Amino acid sequence: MTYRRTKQRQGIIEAMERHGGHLTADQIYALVKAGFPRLSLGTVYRNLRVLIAQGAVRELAFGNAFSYFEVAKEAHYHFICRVCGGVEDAAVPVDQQFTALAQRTARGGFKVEDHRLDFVGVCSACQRAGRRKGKRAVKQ
Amino acid sequence: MTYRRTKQRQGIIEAMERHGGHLTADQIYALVKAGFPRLSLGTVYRNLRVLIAQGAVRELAFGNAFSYFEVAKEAHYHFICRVCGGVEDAAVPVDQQFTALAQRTARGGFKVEDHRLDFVGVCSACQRAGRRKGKRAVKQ
DNA sequence: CTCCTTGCAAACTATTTGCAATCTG
DNA sequence: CAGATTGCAAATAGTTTGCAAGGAG
Repeated sequence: MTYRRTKQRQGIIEAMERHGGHLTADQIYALVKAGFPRLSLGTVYRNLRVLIAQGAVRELAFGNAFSYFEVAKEAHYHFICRVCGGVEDAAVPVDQQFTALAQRTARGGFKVEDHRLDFVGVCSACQRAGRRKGKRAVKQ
Repeated sequence: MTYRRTKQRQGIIEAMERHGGHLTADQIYALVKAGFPRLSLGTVYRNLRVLIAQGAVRELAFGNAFSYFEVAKEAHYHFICRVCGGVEDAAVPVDQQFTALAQRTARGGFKVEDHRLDFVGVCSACQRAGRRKGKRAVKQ
């Protein structure tokens, strides 16, 4: 399967790079649709899968019903707000030793390839907004 | 809201404790339905939410479309198979210092309460089964 | 008696997919 | 041209929810 360069796919990466940070599929859809009014959400999802397969994009799936997508750059960890489901990059340095350590302690032949460290808490906006804990995070 | 003790709710925790490990909602449904033929899946989900609110159960949601549920015991990390979506407990010791470290480096007033460390790779069964990578993990 | 809980079925939501038409290399 | 890609709409799949009936305290 040889991937082709289409304007939709191009528009999707550009929008993601221009915006930076973490975006949901339909935030990306909204951004790119500005330039391609006929764009469909299905196309966004299909392209995200392609871009992930190429290693250009990473999917961030936490407890919520939806995923965030980010342009793949250096490895890093994330803060996740358990109230609104929002994501922020963490400044905690990535320690690849973890992957090796886990491999050493792995039983039953599990092959460890990578690790993922998430910090769970409450973002400042949700702290200000008061304690609405327990609510299921929803895409906004 | 005062929670009541119903046989369904009782049956759900008992099934989870008896089985141990990580279970999907409809694995739990199947287990408990053996004793309560009229049980509905909706009741399982509602009770899982209650049990989570009580702190008796933890939800494990990774990249997949579904969640695993486990009885809440000591904190621990997980191995996640990126092929089948399966979960195993990791023997890597939990380091609560991480939460504190993240809090120190947090910008913008994020309140860090906890952390979660997942090791991603391929379980031995999927290694044996050959490379079916790229397939979206599916509940079995 | 109050109101939490259940079963059932319908509703939701994010994501995927079938298909015919349309581009790309 | 072959076949990758698109728009559109319908289909999935896990989970949630409305409602009337039943059960716990």
